[in-house]
Amino acid sequence: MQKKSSFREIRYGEKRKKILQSAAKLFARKGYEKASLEEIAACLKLTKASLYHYVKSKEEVLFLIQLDALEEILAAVKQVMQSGLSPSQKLKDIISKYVELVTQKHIIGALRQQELILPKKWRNLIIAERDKFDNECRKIIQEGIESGEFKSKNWKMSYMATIGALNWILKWYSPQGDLSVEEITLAMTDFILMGFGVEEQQVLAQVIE
Amino acid sequence: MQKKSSFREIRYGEKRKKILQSAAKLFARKGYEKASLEEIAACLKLTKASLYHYVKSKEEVLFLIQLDALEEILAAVKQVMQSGLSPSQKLKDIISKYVELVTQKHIIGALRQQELILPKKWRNLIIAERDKFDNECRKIIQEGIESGEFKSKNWKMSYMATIGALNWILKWYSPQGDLSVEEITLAMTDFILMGFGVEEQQVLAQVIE
Amino acid sequence: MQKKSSFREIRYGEKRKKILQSAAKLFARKGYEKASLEEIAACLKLTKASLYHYVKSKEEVLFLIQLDALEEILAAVKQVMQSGLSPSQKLKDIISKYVELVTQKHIIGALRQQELILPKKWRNLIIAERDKFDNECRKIIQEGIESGEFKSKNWKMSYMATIGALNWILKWYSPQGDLSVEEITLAMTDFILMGFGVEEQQVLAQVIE
Amino acid sequence: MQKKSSFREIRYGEKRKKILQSAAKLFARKGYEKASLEEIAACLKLTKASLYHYVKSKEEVLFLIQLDALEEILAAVKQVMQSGLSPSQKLKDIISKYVELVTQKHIIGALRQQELILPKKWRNLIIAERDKFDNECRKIIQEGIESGEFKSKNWKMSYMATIGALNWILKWYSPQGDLSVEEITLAMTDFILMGFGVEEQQVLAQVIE
DNA sequence: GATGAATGAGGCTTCATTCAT
DNA sequence: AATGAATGAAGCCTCATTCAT
Repeated sequence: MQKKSSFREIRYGEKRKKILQSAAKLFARKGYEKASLEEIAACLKLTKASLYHYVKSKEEVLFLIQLDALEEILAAVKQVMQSGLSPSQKLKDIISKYVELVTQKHIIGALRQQELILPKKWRNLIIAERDKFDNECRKIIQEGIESGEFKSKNWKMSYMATIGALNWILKWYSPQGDLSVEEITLAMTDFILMGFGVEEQQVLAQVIE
Repeated sequence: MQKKSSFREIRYGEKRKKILQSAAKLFARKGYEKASLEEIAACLKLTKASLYHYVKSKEEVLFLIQLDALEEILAAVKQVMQSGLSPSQKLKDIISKYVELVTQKHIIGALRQQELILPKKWRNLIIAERDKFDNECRKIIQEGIESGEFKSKNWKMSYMATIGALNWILKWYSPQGDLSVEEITLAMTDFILMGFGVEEQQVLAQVIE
Repeated sequence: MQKKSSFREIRYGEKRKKILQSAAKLFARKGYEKASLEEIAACLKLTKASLYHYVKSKEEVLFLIQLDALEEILAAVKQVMQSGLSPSQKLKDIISKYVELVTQKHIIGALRQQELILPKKWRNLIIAERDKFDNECRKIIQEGIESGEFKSKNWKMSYMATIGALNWILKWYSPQGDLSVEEITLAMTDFILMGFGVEEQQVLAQVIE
Repeated sequence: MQKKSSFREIRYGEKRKKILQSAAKLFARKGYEKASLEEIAACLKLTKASLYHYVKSKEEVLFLIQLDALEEILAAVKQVMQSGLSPSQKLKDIISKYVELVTQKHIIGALRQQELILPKKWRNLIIAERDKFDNECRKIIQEGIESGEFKSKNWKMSYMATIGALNWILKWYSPQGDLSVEEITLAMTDFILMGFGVEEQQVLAQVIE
């Protein structure tokens, strides 16, 4: 009985995850507003109404997706921060994880939407988590500037450009396309680190992941 | 009577422009789906119904905004192409115009949405114009690579990163913010040209616009 | 095995009763429409689906509650009718029982809803039972009028006023409030009997219950 | 143009009033929950969606109905309070108005629902107005007790009984029924004043309205 | 030119109910 | 006996759009 119960919980959790994944994909492709619950449900051969077993509202779906993405990227960031690697290598690792999230889980992109329609309690939580991420990134960048590795004159804008370049991937990436995730990661890393003024040999010095 | 008529057409045209501007701003802020005609009308102290004097449908508004933006950027590109400037300077000029469009007219951002909800005839036209823009940019980049000015190993991805960085401005820029358009332009140019591997002295060699 | 079975039937019956009680309370507090089966189930630490072991439908719950209440009040009426007491005392006893039902079992109130959403077979049965109750009350009142104890000029309206006053208790009574059931019973009896024109000394002559 | 405009405003207001009336009737007959906007709209040969020209939400409809009723009854109360009549006559006048409101406008009944589902800002306003009404009534009753005209031993409960008797009219009154509003008013007044212990001759001394 | 009125389509959400386990 | 899953029906609400004035 316990087994059965825990088995169910797993399946429950798994279906929930699948719903969030499908939703994330649709939100990415069509935008939150245009993506209908009907469509999300259809992806899983469910009825609109059935979604409500797993999820309380469309807004909650958005919230959970965003939270999930943030937790995953923050976990990666945490690990990177403890790695003792050079700033440029740290940045590379984060870019790598970020690209993976955007291309595999179809998320993050929605994070910076000025609109963030979530109710306050959720919005604040999301924004707080996002700020954590931004702060860690800022630390890395400043560390890089202090060590002379980065030469950016306006690190804030460089950071915004980076985030834009990475989030925008969501808009054009297609798994069926001719660009592999590795290629994208490599090229993005290249472009961004060069944008930060990192010398090329440093960029090429280490293989990613 | 003719005079009156033409006078009206002019005013008609001006109001139409204002509608498109307001709509562009709202589309940028809230997204196409979430921005309602009612809201757009309210910006101009009009009623929802009155909009239909100037515009055939919400979709047409989106189409006109995108077309307008594309025409403006293409005009700038055309001029740049005939300027005889160096590739990096050409790119700088285009970035400059692009930033201006994004910040002043709140557009372009919507351009790369994979979703492009427009009916086919319009969608194709938009895509065709966009392709023109992409092609001109590609020419500049390749010219830069051939001349040794640019060192990008994957120019396509660099271009996508550039477009992402620039379009993303729409998501965070606020006229009330503490960043002037000039600062943004300068920093973005910096970051992107460095991303393309242009030597710093070249970047600083010329003043923008 | 038979024993077990009958044991189960008893428990079954008990649980069923508890369900009806919880439902009655919720129906009284939130109204039939607004009270959801989920909520009723939660009161008993059950799942929505589990209710269907004990009950065929939400409508049946309503029906059973009403029927139960009617049976209980009718039983009291029957006893009163055989008591040989004076009309005013009879009325007092019925009021007393009625208040008890309304405050303790949260019912009756729903009885006079013109809407009576029940399917016909049930509705008719409920109405028939209710008519029985009304008839017995009418007899008491007429008896009182004939004996000169009651002085009401329009006994029908007086009866409607009485029913209204009593049913309305459901809307404001709270077990946590500062009014005890006894106080309510006493005051209501007072008001109603005086409304029927019963002389005060007669009202005070006997202690209730 | 001004005429046209004001003409329209009147019609607008009139349609709005009609909507509120229809809604009030339906709310009274079926309850707030069960009465659907579709039905309300159908009464006026409108579509569900059309209602939203005149009204912001179903809740607002409920709010407006309640507010309207309260304002009307409060206006009557105000006039009564300045009349200098005897307490019993004051009470009679209020009952008269109350019955009129319940039978003609199908309201008030919803007022004491413990459920009051309205959002806080509205609920508080309604409750505040209702308290005003209750307070004025209390004054009258206490005045009557002090002058010896009323003999109620528990005036609060008598008041609750009165309100119950009057509100309950909503549940059984039908314009097609064989009871005229005048009859109801007369009988209710009779019953209630007698309930308050007012001597019969006093009750009969004055004609209502 | 402008707008109040009206509407159809579609979206989110709730809920009573059924069924397999 | 109990429940997780699934669903159809129905309700509220929004919105782009049309039309008569």
